[in-house]
Order: sequence, then C-alpha cells, then structure tokens
Amino acid sequence: MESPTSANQPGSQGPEGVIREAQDAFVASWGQMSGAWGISRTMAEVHALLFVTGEALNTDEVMERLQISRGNASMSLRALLEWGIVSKAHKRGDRKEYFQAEQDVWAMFRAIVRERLKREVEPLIAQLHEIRDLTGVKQKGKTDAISAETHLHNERLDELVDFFVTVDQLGQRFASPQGRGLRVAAKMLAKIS
Amino acid sequence: MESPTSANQPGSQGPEGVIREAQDAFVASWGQMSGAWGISRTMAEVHALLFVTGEALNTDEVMERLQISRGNASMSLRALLEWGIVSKAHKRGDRKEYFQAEQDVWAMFRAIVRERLKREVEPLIAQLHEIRDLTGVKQKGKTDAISAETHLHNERLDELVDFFVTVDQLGQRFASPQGRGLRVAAKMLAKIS
DNA sequence: CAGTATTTTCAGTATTTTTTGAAATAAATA
DNA sequence: TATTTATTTCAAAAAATACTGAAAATACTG
Repeated sequence: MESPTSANQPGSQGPEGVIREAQDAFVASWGQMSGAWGISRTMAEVHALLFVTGEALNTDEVMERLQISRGNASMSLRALLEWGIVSKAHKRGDRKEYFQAEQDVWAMFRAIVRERLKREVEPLIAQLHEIRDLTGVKQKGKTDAISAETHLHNERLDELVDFFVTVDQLGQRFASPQGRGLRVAAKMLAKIS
Repeated sequence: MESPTSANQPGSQGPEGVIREAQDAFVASWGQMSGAWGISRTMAEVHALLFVTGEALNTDEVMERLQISRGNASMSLRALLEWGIVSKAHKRGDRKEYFQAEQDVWAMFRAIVRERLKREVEPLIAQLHEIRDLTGVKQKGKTDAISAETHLHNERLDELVDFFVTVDQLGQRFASPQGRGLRVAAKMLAKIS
C-alpha cells in the first residue's frame, strides 16, 4: 500500500490521489507488456502515461513523471510518433512541443497492426520467397528431376508462405481505415458461444 | 555466396547441398523473427531447424548443427515443448531423446496463440480489472459523487478492458482444436477484395 | 546394485539492449 | 544577428538478457 500523495489544491488541474494511483498502476502494467509489442519498457510507459492521462504533455512533464532522462524521453516520443499512436500538439504562448496519445483504442490497435505487418510480416514473406526460390519451380505439373526430399521441403515452405500471406491480408483489412467496421465483426465473432 | 558443403554420398540420409543451404537460410530468417514471438533467437532457431528438416533430431544433432552449447540446446528444447510446438520422439535401441516440430502450420500457430493469450493477454486483463476497481463503480446509473475526470479515466480503462476481452475471446476460438475451421474462414475473409 | 549414458541446472561470463547526459543542432525571439 | 530555449544525437555506462560449461541429477542397462 502506497501512502497517497499530498492533497491537491481544489480546482487544480492535477488528478486526485486515487486517479494518480490508478494511473501509476496502469503505467507499470503497460510497461510490463512492452515485450509483447516489441518495444522497450520506457517507450511503453511513455505511451501508457499519455494514454491514461488523456492529456497532451511535453518532454519535461514526461521526464519528471516517469523519472527518465531527456534523451530517453525524446527517443521514446519520436518512436511513438513513428508508430502513429502519438501525435504532436502545441499550446499558445508555449514554445515546447506537446504529445498526446490516440484515445480510440481500436484506432490505436489498427495502427499497431499496420506497423507490425510492415516491420515484421512483410519482410519475412519476402525472405521466405527468396528461400523458396532456392529449391526451384512452383508449378504442380513439373515433377521433373525433383527428389522426394526437395518436394517435402518445398511443401513445408509453401504452406508457411501461404499462412503469412493470409495473415498479411487479414491484417491489412483490419488495419485499413475501412477496418473500422471490423470492430463490430470482431465482437460478434468473439461472442458466439 | 557460400561454397556448397562437400558432396554427399549417394543414398545418404543427409540433404543435398541446395536444400541444406535453403534450410540454413530459413533458420537464420526465423531466428530474426524471434522478437516477434517473444522468444530468444536460439529458441527460434532450434524450432526452425526442427520444422524445416521435418526430422526428429536429438540434442547432439541440434548442438552440432547450430553450434550451441548443450545447456542452451536443452533449455531451448524444453521451452519449445512447453509452447507445445515441439514433441518428443524415441528411436528403438537409442537412449537419446529426439524432438520433432509440429508440421501443420495452422496447428502450430494455434498453439502459439493459445500460449500468448495465457502468458500475456489474460494476466493483463486481470491487472486492468484491478486497476479499474481502484476508481469505483461500473454501473452506468451511478453518477454519484464521481468527478468528470474520474469518469473519463474510467471510460478509457473500460474501453481497453473491452478490447482485450474481445481479443481473448477471438483468440480462444481460433486457438481451440475446433478452431480448425477458422483456417477456411480466415482465408475467405482475407481474400474478399 | 554398480556402472554408464543422458539430461538438467545454474553460477559465471558474454552479448545485446537500453539509458544517460552532455554536446551539437535546430528553432524561436528580440 | 545574437541570445535564449528546446530538441536531437550518440558515445559511454548501466542494466537486462542469453549462453556456456561443468557439476549434479536422473534414467537406463546388465
């Protein structure tokens, strides 16, 4: 049990103690999941902070709240921009840059899917094609001078390529802006006993 | 370009040079993807080797082919057994244990989905529920003494929980043995222009 | 059971990844 | 333009992760 932070002045823009506690807990949880997204713990924490506060924060506020260095905050924020789940904002009369997280959870995951397809799945498909080409023809007719072993090898690779192409196509549909509709589809599919 | 390995004796059980080359390339590619599965590079390489050769290999053969230590091979193989994508086999008159990879690509990914739901998604959902409980009631009716800020915070978390519950349900359907049918469904969904 | 073969464990080491902090760069103001 | 403020970069340090090898444990065999 943590002792609650000092009482807020009434009317301050800061969250009440309980919310702050919940926010910190969320940041920690989300940080633990970083491995699952393939990003560093800090990057996940920065994202969690922006998401859970719902506010636009500047680099110093992020540094202060997460107790991280300026360099780390800068790199994490830039990476989150590249992932497309955080965007820049500006405040009048303030030279600092502010950052805010995408607040629509489904839109956020569409962005993540899009990025992971691009970074992981598509390069893999390309490599698998190259490897597949090492052992010859694709046509079913040509049984030529191909050993049984080569044949089995080719079948294994073809099945794998086929799987990833399907994943890529499915992902693209989900990730596209039109994929919005899939939210409904997904919930229905998930529900039917 | 690598010089092909020394010519195989005809009739040997070893693969021809070209296949060996393709296998090595596959092991390397699959190893690079390890991050995406959340496993170590070696573990991915061991799996790749078993998958791409299609053979049941023993610890020494794995060590030799991947140039890794006995300890590393042992740990990787055990972890792959836990993931359920590699199984044990035995050869008559041989005391060594042999290991073979699941050869059905879709079955293999069902196992991976099952495991990642269990290790990553479900614990997250549990934690999110705990965090959500910190800031009170779920009922829509009760607008009581809840600040606007708390209300927004709760909405954000509820949306997130809802998302992961949907993912978990969808994943379970796919991962279940009955999920076999989803292979067809997935391919159809992926195709429709 | 004693002896041998095989597998697992784990402390120490090596490698990879992440973070820091300060210098360099860029942007805004006056 | 010079000055101040904000951001990025990157070499070095720290932290996290993976790997080795040999000892311990386990499982077979005769």
